[in-house]
Amino acid sequence: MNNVIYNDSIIETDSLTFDPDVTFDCGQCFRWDKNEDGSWSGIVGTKLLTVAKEKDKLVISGANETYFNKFLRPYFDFDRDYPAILEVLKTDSILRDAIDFAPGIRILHQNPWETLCSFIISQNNNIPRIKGIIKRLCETFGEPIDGGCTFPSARQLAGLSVTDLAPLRSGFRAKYILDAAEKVANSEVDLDSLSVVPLDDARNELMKIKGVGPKVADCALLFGCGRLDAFPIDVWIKRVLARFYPNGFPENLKEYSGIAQQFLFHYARNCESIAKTF
DNA sequence: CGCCAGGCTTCTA
DNA sequence: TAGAAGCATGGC
Repeated sequence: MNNVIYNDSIIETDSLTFDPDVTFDCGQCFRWDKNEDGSWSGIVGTKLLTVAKEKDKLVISGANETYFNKFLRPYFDFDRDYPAILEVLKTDSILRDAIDFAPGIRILHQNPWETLCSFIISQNNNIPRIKGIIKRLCETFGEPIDGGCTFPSARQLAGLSVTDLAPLRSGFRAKYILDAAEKVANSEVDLDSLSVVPLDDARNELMKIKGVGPKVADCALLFGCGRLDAFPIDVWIKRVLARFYPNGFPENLKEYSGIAQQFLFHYARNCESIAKTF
C-alpha cells in the first residue's frame, strides 16, 4: 500500500482497505479492544497503539517512525497490494459477496509465538474468555510497558509448571501452553523456518506440540507467519465449504486462500441472511 | 440446570 | 482408522 504517510508520530492511511472494526474483530487477534469513542487500542510488541477513523483516513498513533517502519509496516502488511488481491478473489461469486460485505478486512502479520500461543488458548473456547486468559498471561508473566504488558516469550514461560499458570484459569490448555513454550525455547520447534518451508512441513512442525492440531497450526501460520496460503478449517468454514464449494475451494485462488478464508469466516458469521440458514 | 465456545487427545470398537 | 467421550472454565 503506497498511501501510508508518516507524519510526526502519526500514521495516516486510507480506510478502504483497512477497516479496524472488522480487522480487529474478526477473530484473528485478541489484544485489540474498542474504546468508548470508537477507536481501537492494542499492544504490538512493546508499544500501546491507538487506531482511529478520521473521515476517510485512519490515524495510527503510539509509534515513532523507526518503530513504524520496522514493526508496524509488516504487522499491518502495508506493503501488500490488497486491492489487486481482492480483485482476483472477487472472480469467485461467493467471495465477491463476502468481500463486498466487509471490504476492509486485512490479515495481520502478528508475532509467530504470540499467535501460536493465543490459538492454543483458543481451542474449544469463546473469544471473550480467550482475551481474558491472554490478558492475565501478559499481566502475570510479561514485561510491564507504558499502558500495559508485553506478551511473555517462550523462554519466559519455559520451565514453569501447570500450578504456576493457575492464575490464568486456562483450564486443560495450561499443559499445552507449557509444551509449546518448552519446544520453542529449546528449538525443538523452529518458528523461524515456518514462513519459508513447504506448507505441509510447517504444519507438521507445529503439530509436534501437544494440543496443536491442524486448525491451530493453520491459524498460527496464517496470522503469525505470513502464510497467506494456510486455510484454517473450523465449524463455520466447514459449513461454507459444504454449501458453496462442494467440489473444493478453487485451485487458482489457493495462493491467497487464507485471506479468502477470513472474508468467508466473517461473512458466514455476520451476514444475517447467511448465518441464520446454517 | 444444560448447552456451547475459531479443538485436540484419548479411548473404544 | 473412524467416531465418540472427556477435557476446564465461564457466559447464557
